[in-house]
Amino acid sequence: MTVRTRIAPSPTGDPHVGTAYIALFNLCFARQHGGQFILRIEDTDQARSTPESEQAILDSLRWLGLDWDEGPDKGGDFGPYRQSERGDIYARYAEELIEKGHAFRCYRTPEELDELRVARREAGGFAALKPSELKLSDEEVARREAAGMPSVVRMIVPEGEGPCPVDDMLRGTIELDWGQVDAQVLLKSDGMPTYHLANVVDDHLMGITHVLRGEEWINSAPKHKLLYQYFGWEMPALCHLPLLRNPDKSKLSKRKNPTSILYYKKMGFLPEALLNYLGRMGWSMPDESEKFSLQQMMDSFDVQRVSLGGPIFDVEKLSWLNGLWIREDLSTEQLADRLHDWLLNRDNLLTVLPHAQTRMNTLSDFVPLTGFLAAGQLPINAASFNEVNLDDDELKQVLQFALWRLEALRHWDRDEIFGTLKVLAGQLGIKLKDFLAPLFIAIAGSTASFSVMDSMVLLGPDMSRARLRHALNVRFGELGKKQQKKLEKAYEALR
RNA sequence: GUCCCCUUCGUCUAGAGGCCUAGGACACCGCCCUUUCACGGCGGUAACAGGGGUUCGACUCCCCUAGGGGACGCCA
Repeated sequence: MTVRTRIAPSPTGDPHVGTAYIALFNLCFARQHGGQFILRIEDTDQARSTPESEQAILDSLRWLGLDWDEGPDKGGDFGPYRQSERGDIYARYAEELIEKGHAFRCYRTPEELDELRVARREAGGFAALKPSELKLSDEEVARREAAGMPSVVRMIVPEGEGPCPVDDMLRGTIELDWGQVDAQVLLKSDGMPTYHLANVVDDHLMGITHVLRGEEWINSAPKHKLLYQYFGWEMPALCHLPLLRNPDKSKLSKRKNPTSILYYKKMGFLPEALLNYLGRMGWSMPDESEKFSLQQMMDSFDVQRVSLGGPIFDVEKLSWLNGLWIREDLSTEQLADRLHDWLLNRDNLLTVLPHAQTRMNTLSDFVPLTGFLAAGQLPINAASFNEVNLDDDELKQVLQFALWRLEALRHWDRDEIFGTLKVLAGQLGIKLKDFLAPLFIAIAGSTASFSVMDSMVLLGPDMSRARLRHALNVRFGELGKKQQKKLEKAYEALR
């Protein structure tokens, strides 16, 4: 048996806890059956997959204590996609499908596609675009080809409706309908494969027998099944795991919750505890124990014990569990070492000290000066913002709008953060100094601190956002729907 | 809108037809321990979404309804 986890780096490069969650279950499943666990990082979207974002994920998984048999740094082939000398394999497989009559070249423009989709939706029923609708006359194809217009390769799918059964290890047979399966793009106009093609080809080439992936993939299973049929390959067994949720039950997202593994590391969670907690999401030990190590989990893993309801990621329980690990599993000496590695390691000091040194008269100034960087959540309250030179409406806008702007930021660096905030201050017509004051308090707990931009870079995106959210909450409480709407409207009006 | 998945305390879960007066954990509340705060110990509040079947018997099986989530991209 060979099990794989396929990992796509996030656009911002932050390793997502959901990734570790899936990897954990794959690893345990493989071990339950004495199989291989392959880790594969691939993303055919060049914007996401950078050496840095890939490395960040690998480091995070290692930090958590997850290990793999084959993949990055293991000397193995961890994904045909990554083999540049084989970079054209997908084009070849796509070509094979065209020759067999299972795929076709499509010259439709994005505008045409939009129109077709709108028409489809208005017609009601299934929204999937079928090959017949996308096909152009031979003359038109020839014309567009001659004109050098971009094209993609799309797969041919059944035109009508009808049942398409898909087997799931936990859910039994799921009956999907061909009517909802569209003529999926397999090869993009830049020649890169989409997930669907890459996924099927890679899994086959690597001899994958079982795939445990997130529930969000259920609906594309028919496409994958069809591709396996077209190629004449055996399809791996599928298992769709429930999705981690925000407290409001939506799919875990950074807009509503910190999702970066780095954040939890910065918050001072132990890797054992975080992994343990992830293992409790949708799964339980046969004896129902709460605290267990990765080894224990692997030893008693049984995929049938996965429960299907989407679990809410509850930081409070994670905290309790982390405390349990600190109290019960570490000697004082070990705790000292952990703390030292976490806070006082040389790298950390060297990044923080440049900002502190000019402001220090004695060594003892260090902790008060930089304590906010190490603190998880700041002990601020509504009164902390009293000396700010803004009225409540402005204050609310500054905090909320800054949070929204920062959420949209692609690269978390000083210049981008500063640029974004400066533009926002200008749009709001607030002097930069007054604008920044509440951010200082939210981020550092006081206006007397070093640059907020530097602080935010040091804290990282998730921690910075969490602090802004905390500030809003502490000052204004939970905003009602009406207030939220009003704010959103004002925010929209800015541009 | 269409399709799919899901549904046990606020949250994570146990439960594979009688063991269920539904168990454990977090959170919350109370008591004890304690110079304080934690930790720890003891106790408490709190759930089978609703309605129909099947069955001698349903939290467990089937159907319907409702609710939640996901998917409908040249993103994964």
